[in-house]
Amino acid sequence: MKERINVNFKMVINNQGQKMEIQFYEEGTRYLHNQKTFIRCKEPIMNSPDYNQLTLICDNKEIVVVRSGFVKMRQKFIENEYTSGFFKNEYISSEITAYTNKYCYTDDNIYLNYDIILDNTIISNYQMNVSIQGVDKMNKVIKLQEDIKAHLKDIIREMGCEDYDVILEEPKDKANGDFSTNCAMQLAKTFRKSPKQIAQEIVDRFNHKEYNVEKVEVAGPGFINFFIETSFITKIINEIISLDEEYGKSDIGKNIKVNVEFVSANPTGDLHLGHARGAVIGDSLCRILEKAGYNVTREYYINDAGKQIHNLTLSTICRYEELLGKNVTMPEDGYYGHDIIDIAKELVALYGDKYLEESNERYQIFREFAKKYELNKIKRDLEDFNVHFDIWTSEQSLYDDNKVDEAINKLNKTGYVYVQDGATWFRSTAFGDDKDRVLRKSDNTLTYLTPDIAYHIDKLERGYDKLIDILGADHHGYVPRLKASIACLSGDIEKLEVLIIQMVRLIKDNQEYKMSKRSGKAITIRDLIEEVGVDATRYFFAMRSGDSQMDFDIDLATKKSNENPVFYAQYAHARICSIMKQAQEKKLNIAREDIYSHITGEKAINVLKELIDFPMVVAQSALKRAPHFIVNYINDLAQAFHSFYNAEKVINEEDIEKTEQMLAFVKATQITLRNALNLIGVSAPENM
RNA sequence: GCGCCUGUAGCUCAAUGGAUAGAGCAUCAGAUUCCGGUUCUGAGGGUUGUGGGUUCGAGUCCUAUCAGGCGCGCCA
Repeated sequence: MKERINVNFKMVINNQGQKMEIQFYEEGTRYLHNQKTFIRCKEPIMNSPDYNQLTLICDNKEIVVVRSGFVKMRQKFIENEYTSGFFKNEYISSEITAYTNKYCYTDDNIYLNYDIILDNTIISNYQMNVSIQGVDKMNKVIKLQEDIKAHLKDIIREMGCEDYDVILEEPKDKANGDFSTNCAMQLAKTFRKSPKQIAQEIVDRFNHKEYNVEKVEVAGPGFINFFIETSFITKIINEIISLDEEYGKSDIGKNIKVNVEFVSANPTGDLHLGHARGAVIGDSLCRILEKAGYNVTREYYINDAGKQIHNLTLSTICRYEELLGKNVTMPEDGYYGHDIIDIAKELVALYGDKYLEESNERYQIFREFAKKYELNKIKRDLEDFNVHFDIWTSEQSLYDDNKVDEAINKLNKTGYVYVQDGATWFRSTAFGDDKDRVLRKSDNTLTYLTPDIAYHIDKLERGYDKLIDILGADHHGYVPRLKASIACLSGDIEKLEVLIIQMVRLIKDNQEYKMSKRSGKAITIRDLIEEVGVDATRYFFAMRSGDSQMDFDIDLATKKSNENPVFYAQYAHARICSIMKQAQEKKLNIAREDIYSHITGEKAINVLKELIDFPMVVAQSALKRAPHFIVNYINDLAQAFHSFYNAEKVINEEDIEKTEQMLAFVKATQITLRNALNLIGVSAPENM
């Protein structure tokens, strides 16, 4: 299994563009799509001429970067165009994408040396340290894999190749072993022998016993496949039962402080489908990050100071007057939802016809009332949707605390602010945006961007190492200007990471159902909770990558909700509960042993192999910001269990010893399944 | 026109540069009636939108092109 690590670097170029400095640092970031410059890597062939040479083109000058030392990651620089205005006298923030083995993490540092060469002379030398810790503590089998790798490396060294780093993969098809390596194929050129011959030589030298390997085989064009002793695999059972709710944890996040902002819908109406998707992905991601050892804060930004709230107030006033018999016309940009009428009804009940005449007091009171009403509804809906926030930040409070003015002042000091046509502009093009942005309009009001900059500065000042914003695809054009402001003010563009969630199309009666503000007809999160159910809805949204737009067929979701795969997974859990209950009635114990000698069936071992993977799947899911990995895992685990359940009986009163071992195995499955479901906020019911 | 996302089985979607591209639903054929109705086993179904390139090896990386979605405001 390979993991992509993005390694970022900064570059300083002087006026002549002759001398440069590169400063490397590592960070597990997502691909930055709005970066104009990016560098990609490939896995080069061993011993090829350009194996140790990386080429970077900068201001039309070709710079060769020669790497030496530890060969863990290999990369080839391919430079893309970038905005010259931004990079001269500024820094380039860019990334190298490096591929490493899934299980390569150890407590050792990985380091890379770089010589920076310009016009055939070495300008300088840089070393980069990458240290990722904690994964090898995940469980014993993962640790074993580490040991096997080290052993293989020793063997290859004995055979005459120093410094070759073995990659151990986990084959998709379990028939190809528990682990496999392609090293013989890669070493073919070095040794001038056929891959199969090399593979056989390695296999002959391999110490089976010490590494709990039952069988090693050479397969296909030269893969070496390793099969672990099943007795060793059963060690995981006791480990899981001991860890219980903790199983799946790792410290891959190194306790980094992460702030995740999601949903953040205007308090002007109900949350709809798109918000539900954002809520599920955001909340699930937070749970996953926490499990992977990040220090997570969930935050909701309330846009309660802008024009939308103004429109909400005007709509409320209209409905109020309408209820009291006045002939009214709703404002053009008004809200037409039924909830506005409900608000008006409450106002009528509260004040009668006291506010029939226009007044500033009426505006203020109605505004506050409507805002509070809508916000409370959102909070309630999210709570019922199993989504919780740690912090609710109000836009208005940023004004009240003077944070917005402070932000403008800070931007002003950087020199990237200018006045034109009576408006105040931010020179965001200097930081990669495609046009400059207005901060203060000529009518002296602020744009949406300005308080949002203040908000992000505020978050950074609260001490987060990383900010993750989850936005809908309809706002993606907004990202470059926000990133530009962070780059300008903090100098560290990497601190802000934006995940874009693609749109959800609603399908009703086999065709697209357009939701409009005017008609007030939209499928709300409340509708989903009531008609589809929290678990099914959450599972459905968590199932799919946020990158692709999806269809939500409301008829299918409500009518045939049994087809939702969530029931398949939940049913597996309920079945286990049923077994445990029976066992309890029969006064059977759960065996606690290091090795479970009676668990030998193929189906049970398949389940165990799934259980072993869990901590690594969580870590992957966190690093890739991809909650749907967890759902795929749940599906695989449930399937493995159902298959086992059908083939083998757990409770057999004629063989108590075996039964009690089986119960331990089933218990471990239950714990893992429950923990996995919990990561996406889906319940693990005891019965269905 | 420019930018971002997507294009994989009839449908909805997976897939870490690796071995025969996988699941669910739907279709067909069997099994189970139990620890629990929604379970299990198998079959058919594919030129991964199209062309070119990199690579020992491409659904995945690059490039061109086609199609769908979204965004390109002194709106929020």
